[in-house]
Amino acid sequence: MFAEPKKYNTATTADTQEHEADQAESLQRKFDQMRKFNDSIPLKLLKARETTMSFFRPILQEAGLTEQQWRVIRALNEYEELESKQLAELCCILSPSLTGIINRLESQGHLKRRKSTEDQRRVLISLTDQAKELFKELSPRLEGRYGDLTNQISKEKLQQLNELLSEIINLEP
Amino acid sequence: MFAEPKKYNTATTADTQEHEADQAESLQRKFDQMRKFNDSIPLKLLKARETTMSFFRPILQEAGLTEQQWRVIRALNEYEELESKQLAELCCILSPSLTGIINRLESQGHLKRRKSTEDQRRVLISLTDQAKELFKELSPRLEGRYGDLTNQISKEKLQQLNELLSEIINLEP
DNA sequence: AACAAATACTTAATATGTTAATGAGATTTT
DNA sequence: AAAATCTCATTAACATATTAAGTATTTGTT
Repeated sequence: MFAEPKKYNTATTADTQEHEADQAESLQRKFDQMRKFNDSIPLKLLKARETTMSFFRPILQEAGLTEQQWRVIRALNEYEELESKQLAELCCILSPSLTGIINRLESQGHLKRRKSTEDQRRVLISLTDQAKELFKELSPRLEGRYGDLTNQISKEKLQQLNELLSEIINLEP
Repeated sequence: MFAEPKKYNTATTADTQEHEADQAESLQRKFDQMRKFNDSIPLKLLKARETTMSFFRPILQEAGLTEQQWRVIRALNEYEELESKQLAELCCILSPSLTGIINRLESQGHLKRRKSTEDQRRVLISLTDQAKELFKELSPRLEGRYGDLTNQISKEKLQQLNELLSEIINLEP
């Protein structure tokens, strides 16, 4: 990390007047109770994801693929053909982003799009043989790295983590 | 979610020839053992983060701030003055992105930048009074939402999650 | 002191994230 | 059936993510 900073802001400029000592003590107590910047679950989720992705980035970069592009290829390899909307939900990518990702993957010859015959609004997407080959090349290496990652954590903890994340994912604001 | 898709791709076009039944059985077994798309830790971390952020987005959007801008303000409120590099590491934002974020926050009057006197390369960043006021307005509402989030999970699970995430963050690829 | 190497930040180029608006096609309502 | 409504995908506009390259400043070497 980096050297610990020196000063704090207790954000209490509108406090009532007290004796200086009491005020300082009060502010100190308030500060200790305050949730610290690094105690944020969303931030820790972000950092944890960052660490995990660092295991795979080099391989994907070498293959000329982005994280998101690989996520799309991976999903299509499993589900054969998907609507754009399904793909977006599976991959956790918003529709406007997905449109661009699909365009680029299509122009690289990695996937095909066709319109649904029943509902002309829907777009059906599937991998080309070229992309299936690419998947077979990359998948073992990436699975190996996934193993390197998960082997550093006990099976129990890994399952705990999976369950806790599922619980969070299913919360509703 | 959405209706479960129908077909699967077992990605084994290069297999040796077998009796059809045996082959189908073999592929089925292989498929069952295969790690599924949704079993990915990085993806679940992404989705979990997405769920948690949905608690706060409306408030931030109403205030005209992005997630990243709020992260920067929050860090600066706690550490008073930080170098760009420290801010980047704390907030998990890469330097090139941070440059733009700082530019926009500065032009909105939310923060000040000055060059370090000892090391002219370093940029020191701090909040304006305006931003400190903004923080005091938003912070309670956001903390309230944070409470709504964490109250749906037991304290034990919450601590477990924090520990597991810390463990992951400290892994090295 | 002069030079190479390292550091902090910025710029550039491309891809994606995010919200709002649009357009085309299906559904519902009257 | 025509109008209003809804849905899916795309476009638009801006912010951020990512990698590479560039600039200025500092540090290390000789």
